[in-house]
Amino acid sequence: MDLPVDYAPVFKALGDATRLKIIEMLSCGELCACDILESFEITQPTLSYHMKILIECGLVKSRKEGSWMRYSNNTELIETIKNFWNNITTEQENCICKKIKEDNRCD
Amino acid sequence: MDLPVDYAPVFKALGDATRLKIIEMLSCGELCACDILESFEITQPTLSYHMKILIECGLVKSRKEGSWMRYSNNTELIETIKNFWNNITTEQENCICKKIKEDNRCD
DNA sequence: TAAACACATTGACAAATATCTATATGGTTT
DNA sequence: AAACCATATAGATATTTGTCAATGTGTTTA
Repeated sequence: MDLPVDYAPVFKALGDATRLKIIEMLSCGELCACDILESFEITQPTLSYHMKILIECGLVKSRKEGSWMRYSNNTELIETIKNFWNNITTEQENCICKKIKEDNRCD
Repeated sequence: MDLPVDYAPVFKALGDATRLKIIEMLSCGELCACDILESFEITQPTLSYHMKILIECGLVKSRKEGSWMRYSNNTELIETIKNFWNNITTEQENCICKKIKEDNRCD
């Protein structure tokens, strides 16, 4: 019973090595920007840019605590993404391509 | 027992709406280029470009049959990707961020 | 063999992306 | 209030990306 999700921006966000590593780091729990920053050879504005992309696509949640930003993975979306991958490898009944195959010109 | 995979190019490939839809179409089975092409408002060279990216990152396999190209999803890589997502939501023992958290400056 | 077909490659180009420096904003500490 | 700290935003720029028209390559058919 997942809400409709636009997956392309999610995967696009993870198509960058820095952002992918951030998601992996956050899988262990909440981290603040300063600690994430220490793991990379990028400037603070660049990290801020990447965090914004991760938040906008829904993968990461943020909360402000004093002057620190705490980031964590959005586990609900991640569960939804798991379902996406289950559907990719499961034969579907109302598959788009079933219809295409009916009048397949290539046989 | 998955081989090491560079996931960033895989997710980057799926970060494009056209390529994402192609993977969804192929989840129902093998298709030829001409049938995929009919589902989009793009030219044949553009489709060829997208298929190349999907093949190079390992998501799609291709075989030549006469003058047709048959494309199908690489189910082995897709299984590996499922394992990736399982690891993302499972707390890890030897987590990178465990180490970071020990001397967390933000507390 | 010549024409037709399916797909790949090349070259060009506008748009998007990742990065930086400089600066702004907002909270904390002295 | 002033100085400081953590993070965000703005502006600039080199690189990458997605797309097309034109052309090349290999296969099938007339």
